[in-house]
Amino acid sequence: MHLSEQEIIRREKLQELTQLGIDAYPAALFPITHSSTFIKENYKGPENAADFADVSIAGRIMSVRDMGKANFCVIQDGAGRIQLYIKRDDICTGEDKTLYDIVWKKLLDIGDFIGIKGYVFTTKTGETSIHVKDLTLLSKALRPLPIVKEKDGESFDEVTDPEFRYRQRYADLIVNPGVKDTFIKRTKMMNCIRAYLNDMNALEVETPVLQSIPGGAAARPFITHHNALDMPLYLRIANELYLKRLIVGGFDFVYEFSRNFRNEGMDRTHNPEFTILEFYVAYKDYFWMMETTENLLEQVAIATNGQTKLTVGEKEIEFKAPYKRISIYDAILEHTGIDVSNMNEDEIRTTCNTLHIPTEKSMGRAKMLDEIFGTMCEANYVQPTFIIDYPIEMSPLTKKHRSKPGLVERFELIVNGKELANAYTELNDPIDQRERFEEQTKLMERGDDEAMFIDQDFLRALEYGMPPTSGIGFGIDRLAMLMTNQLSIQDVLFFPQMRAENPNS
RNA sequence: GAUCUCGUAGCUCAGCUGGUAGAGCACAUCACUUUUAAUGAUGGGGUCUUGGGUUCGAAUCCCAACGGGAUCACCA
Repeated sequence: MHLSEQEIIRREKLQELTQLGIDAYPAALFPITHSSTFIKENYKGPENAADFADVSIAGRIMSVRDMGKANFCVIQDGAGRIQLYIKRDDICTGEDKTLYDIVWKKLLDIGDFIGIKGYVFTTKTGETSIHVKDLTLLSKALRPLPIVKEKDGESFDEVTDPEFRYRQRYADLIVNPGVKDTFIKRTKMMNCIRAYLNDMNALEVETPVLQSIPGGAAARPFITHHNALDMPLYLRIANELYLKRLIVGGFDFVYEFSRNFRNEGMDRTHNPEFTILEFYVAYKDYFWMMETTENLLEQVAIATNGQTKLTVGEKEIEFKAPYKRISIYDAILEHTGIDVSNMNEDEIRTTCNTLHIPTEKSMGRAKMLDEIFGTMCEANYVQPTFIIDYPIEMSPLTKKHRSKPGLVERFELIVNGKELANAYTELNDPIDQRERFEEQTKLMERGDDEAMFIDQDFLRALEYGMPPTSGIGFGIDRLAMLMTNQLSIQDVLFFPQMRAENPNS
């Protein structure tokens, strides 16, 4: 193991601490009375100084300004940062100045955790600080932390290298405080959604991640193997079919934050594992779901950002309900000037050629329409927009439209040019469902490697009868990107997938 | 998977048309008892991602591998 000069020095300091009888990794708890942020927000000077005359806090040393027999340092705890004033003769009241001269000045470093006791005061320059009376080492850092300096809100030498930040997220979180805020917002968002659904008497459930038939979506799965059962298993690509089984079983409103796994390409909006919120509600249809969706999103925007109008990249996005609704045919008409609603497969193939959209023989009518929408229309919908009423072939789990032949009752919610949610009036006719699965099998035989497998157990469940139901899947990572104004999915996942680290680096 | 681009100290970055590697912060030693990108002085620290090639000589030019990013394909 190759150590840098600084790492060697820190290990030597650790030995010296041990020789002084100081445990660099003590087991006992350290009693904490306040957080850094609480002190800074509540200390008012002489008028309430008595309340802060004896505080005890702990955190990581982030910077040190040494003045000789006194110095200032900044520590960071879970809430934020606060400045400490450490004076030699205050932490070493007797003749022995070892604690200050040796332990504090020589043996402690930026990155170490310390616990301190002292009183709060305001410095000459007006910064709320803690005058330290007692100091304890709580944990020694052996690896030097990247140093980010700051003045007037401007950062210097900020660690921006994405590889460093994603591989060593722990270090990224320490030195880039904004990163923590992003993830706190993500959790607030999840909490808001849970509260919203729970208020509607929804039940949060858990369904299998290991599935023998990967259903509910069109995607390439990860395959694994169970040794004792000696059978292949797939990591789930969606939980839809399991939640519907629960609706059959008599739950009227279930939801799950489903970690899904898809063995496909990665880019700034795709990670191999990602989270989708799905919920299913009995006796509802997709109109009800559109209203619920726009109301939920409005609440989420307020819970995470305090307002419904958000800045995402260069754009302003207004999440206040209601949202525009437009059929996929009208969307295509609007952006291409071509009415495809009555075209057959050959005519649509010709249209694709006209629009310079490549097609393959395996692509059916619906797939080509999806391509036209994806390339010509989708990116234009920046404000939340429901695209509704899709052709039946591309929606094998969706109920036929109540009045428009050839279509299904389905919507996708597009925000900032990306699909954020996908919802239907669910297909609950078991005979129709069996036929749709058989259509998928034909597509598979034709070469479509994303077509769905027939799930006989799911059909058996439907045959017991499923109430009319509406369901939705929400891209939680993408929603987090919108709510936190991040352009890459890697910035809303703590540990995004990376290649194995180069052993030479 | 394809194309483009990047990889130099713990961190942020210089390093020109090839001539034995530099700065700031960090680190070490010293000074300084209210500083805040603290300051002043001195010093140490590098397999220039890895492996080949061209050359008298490669961080620099060429090829390949590994890793990151961007674009595309696939998808949410």
